[in-house]
Amino acid sequence: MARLAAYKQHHEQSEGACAHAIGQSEKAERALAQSEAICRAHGVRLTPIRRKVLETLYATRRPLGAYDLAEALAPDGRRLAPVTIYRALEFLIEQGLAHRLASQNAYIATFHDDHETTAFLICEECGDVNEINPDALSSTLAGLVQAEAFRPHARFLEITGKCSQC
Amino acid sequence: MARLAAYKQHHEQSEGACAHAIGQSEKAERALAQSEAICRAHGVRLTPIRRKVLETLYATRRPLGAYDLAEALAPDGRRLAPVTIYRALEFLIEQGLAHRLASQNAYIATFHDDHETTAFLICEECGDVNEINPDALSSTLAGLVQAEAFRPHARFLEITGKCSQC
DNA sequence: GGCCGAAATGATACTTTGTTGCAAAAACCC
DNA sequence: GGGTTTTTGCAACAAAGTATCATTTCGGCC
Ligand SMILES: [Mn+2]
Ligand SMILES: [Mn+2]
Ligand SMILES: [Zn+2]
Ligand SMILES: [Zn+2]
Repeated sequence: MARLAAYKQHHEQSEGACAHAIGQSEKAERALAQSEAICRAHGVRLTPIRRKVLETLYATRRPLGAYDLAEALAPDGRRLAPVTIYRALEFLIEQGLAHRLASQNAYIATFHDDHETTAFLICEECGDVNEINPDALSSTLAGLVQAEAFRPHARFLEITGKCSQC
Repeated sequence: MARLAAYKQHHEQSEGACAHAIGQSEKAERALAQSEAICRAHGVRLTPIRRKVLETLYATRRPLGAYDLAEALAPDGRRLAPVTIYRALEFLIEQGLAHRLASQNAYIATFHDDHETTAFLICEECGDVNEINPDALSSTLAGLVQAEAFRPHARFLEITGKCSQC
């Protein structure tokens, strides 16, 4: 099953129009507004396609593959070509609005912004992803790369396992 | 260019039969001997295919894709099917003899064994990979996942950037 | 408003990476 | 040697990502 379909099914079964869904969608609204602001500040354009991809990532709150996104953005018919999705994702990642989860071949919206080191705890059971940005990890890592005279560019810190619920 | 071909070309040009190549191949010999011991201890078999894959990873000392390995293992003709390579890699990873670099879609031999937390510094310029197993990182990470009541399984800690040489 | 260069999107084909399912062979155990 | 488990072979397939070039849209400028 595609990731998005799997998520929708779970969500309908387990929650329906649950209370916290409203809180979540409000969160997503705020995040989107802030994303607009960030793009304005960076002098780049959050075009309709890019915005829709970001909206979908925020709404789902789970890692989605590029092809999942293509499907999600074309419920009627006429789906976007893969390259279009990849270009939007590249943009969002450059602007710090999304992350690539390399271990999952998937992408997820940024929920805590303005951190140089982000790690993800990925539940293998329920698919939930917990983005953490602890200062302790940042400083530990900074010390290590400095000791090796390594100049870091991108970081992929992903830990799979079971979350507290599972 | 395939990763293995690129590496070979670089290696021939920059070093030829250089002095430390002997030291490296001795290291690889020892690592292989130890791998045999580990498999015996685990009660699993380091079959010829698995051994050849591991040998190639040790000899190259760089991340190689599954298809690079298939090519490397069939210089004459008759290359192994992808699934055969993937099965060997799965085995080696299970036994802790190799790692998957998810951010590179590639695999690399384990050089420091018996560490629960391994991070890789991956140079985007020369392709060199530095495996580090610092206690500081292990304990920082252990604290974080414990705080989230997360039970970790696999860890993908990969940092791309420029190494001290580049 | 019309024009221009730059940025973004569309269309199409293609490459690379990884998987499924089942059959044959080899190793292990007794 | 016979039965079982493990490993490998084979073929087709699916998923993920990229290359190339044409077309459209946008932003600034006159
Ligand atoms: Mn919910
Ligand atoms: Mn050398
Ligand atoms: Zn879970
Ligand atoms: Zn380098």
